[in-house]
Amino acid sequence: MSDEPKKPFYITTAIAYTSGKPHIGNLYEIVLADAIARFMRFSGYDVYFQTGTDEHGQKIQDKAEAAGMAPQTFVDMISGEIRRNWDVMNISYDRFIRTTDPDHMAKIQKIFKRYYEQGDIYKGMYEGWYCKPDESFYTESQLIDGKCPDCGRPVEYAKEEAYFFKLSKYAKRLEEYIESHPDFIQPESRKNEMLNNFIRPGLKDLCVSRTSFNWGIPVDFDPGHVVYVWIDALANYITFPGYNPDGEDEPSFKKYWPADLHLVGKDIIRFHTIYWPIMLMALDLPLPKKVFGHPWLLVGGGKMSKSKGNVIYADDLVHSFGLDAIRYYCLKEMPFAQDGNLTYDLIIDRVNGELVNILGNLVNRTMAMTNQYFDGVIPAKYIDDAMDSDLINEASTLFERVSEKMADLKISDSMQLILDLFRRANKYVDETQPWVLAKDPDKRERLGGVLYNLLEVIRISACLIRCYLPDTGDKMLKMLSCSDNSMESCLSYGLLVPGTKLGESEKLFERIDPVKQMAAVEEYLANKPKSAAEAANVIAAAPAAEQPSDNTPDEGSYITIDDLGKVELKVGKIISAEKHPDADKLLILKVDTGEKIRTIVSGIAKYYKPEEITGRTVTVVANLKPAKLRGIVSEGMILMAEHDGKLSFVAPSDDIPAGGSVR
RNA sequence: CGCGGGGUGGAGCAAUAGGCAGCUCGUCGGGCUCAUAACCCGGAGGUUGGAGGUUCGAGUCCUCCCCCCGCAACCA
Repeated sequence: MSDEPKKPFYITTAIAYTSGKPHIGNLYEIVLADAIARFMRFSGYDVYFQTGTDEHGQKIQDKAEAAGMAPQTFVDMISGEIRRNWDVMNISYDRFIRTTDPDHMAKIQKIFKRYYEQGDIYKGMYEGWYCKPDESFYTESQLIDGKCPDCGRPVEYAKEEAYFFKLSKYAKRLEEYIESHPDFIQPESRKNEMLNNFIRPGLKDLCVSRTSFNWGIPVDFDPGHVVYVWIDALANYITFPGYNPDGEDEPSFKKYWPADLHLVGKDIIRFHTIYWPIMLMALDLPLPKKVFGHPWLLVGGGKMSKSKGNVIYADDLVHSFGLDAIRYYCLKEMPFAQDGNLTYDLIIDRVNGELVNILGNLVNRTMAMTNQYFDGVIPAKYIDDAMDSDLINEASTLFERVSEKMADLKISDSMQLILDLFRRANKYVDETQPWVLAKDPDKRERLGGVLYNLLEVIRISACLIRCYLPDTGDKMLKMLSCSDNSMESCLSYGLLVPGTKLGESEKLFERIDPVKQMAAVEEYLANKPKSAAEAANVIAAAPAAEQPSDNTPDEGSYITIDDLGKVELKVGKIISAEKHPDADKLLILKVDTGEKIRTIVSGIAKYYKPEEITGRTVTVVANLKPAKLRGIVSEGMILMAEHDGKLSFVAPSDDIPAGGSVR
């Protein structure tokens, strides 16, 4: 080994918002970062991997209140839960940070003040339509009939004092930086999006303080203001490694900054490639080398959401399928720039088809043959012909080929290379037919050589597999009685020492029976206790949900018979229907409800053509407050039943005339 | 003309700089028995969403059109 100091490599994930328990989509980013961090360490870099939680803001204040907790207690709980989830996934972060850390908060105040003093931040007015009872601002387009879209009460045009960051001042520099650093934004399509949609049209100044809530870092020179999310959250990347706003930076900061890679979801790439670089420019700091906006992990083809009820948690998956199976899935199934998909069926396919059949089976059969033919002792090297050199060549060049893919952040492709080697090795077994060689005493040397080659393939790939599936890689090395897991050992073929006794054989992955496993998953999910953090997710979802779900209602969610009486339902006949001229999803219906002909705008254009619903008998909510939808006033609502994207009218039979009441 | 992503054998995806359209799964047939009903070989299956154009040559470049998916506006 050389005495040169290792090259530093600083990698971050976005920090997780402490509003509830993270789902597998959130975890995917962390696993991705972990694999990169482990690979860079393996490749000889001095890696600093930072992740953590973002803990301020109105939403958290609201949720804490809804949960009946003090905000700090609430974020302590959620942050702990998030960290526990990271740990469940075996994440090798070097530091887990929290934005409620006093040291961080003090630095943010200083940074904020410096911006203000240099004239990058000025005090202005946040303007909009304000609904007093709701304490919320709305834009012109959000208003309904000029009233609050939430509660329907009148709004007033109001201004709130706020500080703004002058982005325009740095826009030109940023544009030049992005153009002269083609690797800065990845994937490249995002780069064009940022330039064309945001930077070139002109950046609007960014609101960086609020007075309407107080769960945040106070602006020390202006009581009543708290720092709004951007500066607080993004600056974690510099405050924690040791940036010092008013003095000498800590050595660790000098070593690691600028960051080599910010790994973030594609939804927040804008903040990391526009606001964050500008904030750094204003501090005279160098910009991060690369920002990668990764795709999303979807569930069943759609985005995970609480209202859809398709949220999947990482710890549940790990419980049902095993840690490395889930890590493998996250890393292997996700393409570089396209959203990936997760279903139980796909997980089972991957595990059985690749981890069990290809990887596990090769290890298993190699171990079994070595045990059977050589009493579990590593036989002597014996290289014979072209058959061998092909395999050996593929194994010896594995690191180099994987490394190329990793440099481009093509994680899935890099793992495919490892899997391909195992496919090649399985083929090698068939080509050489050790069981035939075993029958001929003259071929004993050759038999030993074949097994030696296979064991070497396992050893070399195990070193690399440790970066992605740490437990699995370790198990493989242990079976080989090999303790050297260095990159150097991965580069040279033939390091296993003949005569060494192998370790105990162990199945790396168990085959999953799809039917049995799915039954077990359902049973587990139905019976497991809900953690407090998951409960917070439910609380979080509640204000948005219009109806209690179909669970047995608890006391609080019952309505009284009087409440029901408030809803006036009537039978109506659709007299005419036409498409809304200015909307894709809406139909404009004229509905006879006995007392009058109503105009009802309904969002069913995707499901029904106007002509096919004319004349239908339907159920109408008659006393619903009229609302303007895309410019047309709708007087009421048609009841529909919905399942799996299919709609059906909730309708009385056609012999009930218009105007009939519904009870 | 809102922004963006995408249409490739049954399914999911590849195809660096235009150059024989590949891979995995599934399916059909064969082989093998060391192995977790696994592994190996072979076959069938595609006018690359459509129509034009550039070119010796187009999945790839240009023009127009159709369809799907996110986000946004509009799900009362």
